[in-house]
Amino acid sequence: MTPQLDTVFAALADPTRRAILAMLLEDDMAVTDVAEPFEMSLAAISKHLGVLTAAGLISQEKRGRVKWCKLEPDAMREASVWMQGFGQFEAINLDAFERFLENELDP
Amino acid sequence: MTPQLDTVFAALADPTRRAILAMLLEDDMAVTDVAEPFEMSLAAISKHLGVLTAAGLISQEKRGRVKWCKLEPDAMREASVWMQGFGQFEAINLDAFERFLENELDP
DNA sequence: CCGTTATTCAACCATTTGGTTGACGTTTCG
DNA sequence: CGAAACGTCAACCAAATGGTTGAATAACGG
Repeated sequence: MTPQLDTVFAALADPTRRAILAMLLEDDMAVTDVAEPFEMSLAAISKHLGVLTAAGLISQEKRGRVKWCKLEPDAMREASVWMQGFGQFEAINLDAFERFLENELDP
Repeated sequence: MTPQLDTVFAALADPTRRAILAMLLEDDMAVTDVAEPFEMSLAAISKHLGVLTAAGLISQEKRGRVKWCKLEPDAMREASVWMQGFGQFEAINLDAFERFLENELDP
């Protein structure tokens, strides 16, 4: 029903992928540089980046032989909104809350 | 490094489990009643509830022959905080947000 | 042109996940 | 007591996940 939430939460469930996202928070990076701190093959990191891209959490742009990875923080919004319904905003009408956010965040 | 985040996000990645959490937002429920709307065996739902319990997202208490499931919204906090680090809410119009909250919380 | 760097692809493997079924232990109730 | 309701357990299965290696593709640089 909301496959977007499926892929976003699944992507966030892996510690390697969360670490990658945290790295990209600092700056855009090439695939090789993303892989450097991990004790894991480059191919494995490439797969993780594919999962993050499929979830919309990052984007990848190839310039020359280097593929740059860029954080896409907006992709977390839907998931974050979903979660807010359970925390400090427990009493909120969730549908109204989502409508509010859409109005606020989408021009 | 943060196994809590692993289990919480993994638990949230399944649409059946998210639906269960949404149901429990309304009220505490017995396992059988949780299972009722799903086209799935009771055993499968029981497993899902086990995953949610392991993640700390719900608690289960047996009274008589009925096991009551209760939402534990605090468990989402760590994950929510982690996500806030990516700044997805920075574009919100805070004044409008306050007005929204007042309207929602004061009936 | 040739070697090197950057990245993915393909095949493979072990483990986990999400589901099934049937048997099993408890608690309630007529 | 005996039957029904509540829920889990165990064994099984198919598919997805996270990793490996080795070959393949593409772009630079001397």
